[in-house]
Amino acid sequence: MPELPEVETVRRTLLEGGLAGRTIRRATVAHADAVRYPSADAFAAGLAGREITGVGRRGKYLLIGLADGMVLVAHLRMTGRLWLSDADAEALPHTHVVLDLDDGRQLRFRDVRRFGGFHLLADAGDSAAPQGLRELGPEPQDLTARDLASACRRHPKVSIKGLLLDQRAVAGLGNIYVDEALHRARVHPLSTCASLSAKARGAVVRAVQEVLAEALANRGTTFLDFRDGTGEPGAFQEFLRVYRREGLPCRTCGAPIAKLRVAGRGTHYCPTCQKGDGSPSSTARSRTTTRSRPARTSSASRPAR
DNA sequence: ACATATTCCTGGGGGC
DNA sequence: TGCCCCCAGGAATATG
Repeated sequence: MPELPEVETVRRTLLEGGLAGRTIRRATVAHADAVRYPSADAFAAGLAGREITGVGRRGKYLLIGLADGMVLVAHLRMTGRLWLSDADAEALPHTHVVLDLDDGRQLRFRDVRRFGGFHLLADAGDSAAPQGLRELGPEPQDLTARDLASACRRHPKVSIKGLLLDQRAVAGLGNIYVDEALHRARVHPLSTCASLSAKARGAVVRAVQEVLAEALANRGTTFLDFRDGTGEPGAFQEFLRVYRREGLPCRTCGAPIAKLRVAGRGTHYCPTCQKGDGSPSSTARSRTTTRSRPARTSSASRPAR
């Protein structure tokens, strides 16, 4: 599931692969649904002959800069992949868009579930930009405790998990990193925003920033689908503390990780570490057998099963 | 207006 | 072994 660290890894690997400076010779749309704006024909016509000037990112959106200020917006959603391929590489099924480049390579877009897709915009301010992009909240690295307090005041009854998943509150988080951040912050995913203390909000902001930085250092999380701009998987799945670990021991306290449904999403948490609703009494009481933590450089924790 | 549920889509896994 | 059903979830849309 490409979230911020995965999309940023794609961005970096596309740049490292030399995408910037290439000219698109031709765009082929095999499945018109993948082009959300404009029509598939106008999309192909608009890209043909145009130079790629850079690759940026906002939240989970990739922003491929083009000559004359045009922007190719890509969203990978669940299963989308965007990568640089040799033109003679095997054509994988579910490849919906192929851009032929002037160096003989191709930028390919593949998406089994077809949730992902492209918008081709005349410029960064084009009102045809996807609504989600126009309404995006701050980047997590810019998120402040003040921002989170303000969002919590606006949505007092929403669960903290629901708020963190809302791209208008903070950009780039998805199901994996919300669960991971709340475990690190020792906050129960069902806690309402109004119930969180200032201390808990601060812990959430720090945990979000920490987990995203570590995931990025590990080139993202791959279960099945995620691949970077060169086709390589990430490694952060080795370091997840709760996501998809139902029944396995908590890496902090040993209690079995539990799963429930919050904000419509499968939600993993430690019932022992995350009793807290953020109030000082509950965070104090949830302190347990905190063993010596693994040395935590920014790039690795400890791979464990 | 706000909060939650449904929808889209397909492959994989569980149950029988 | 095979088939059916359900599950996974980001963001748009529908419903309460």
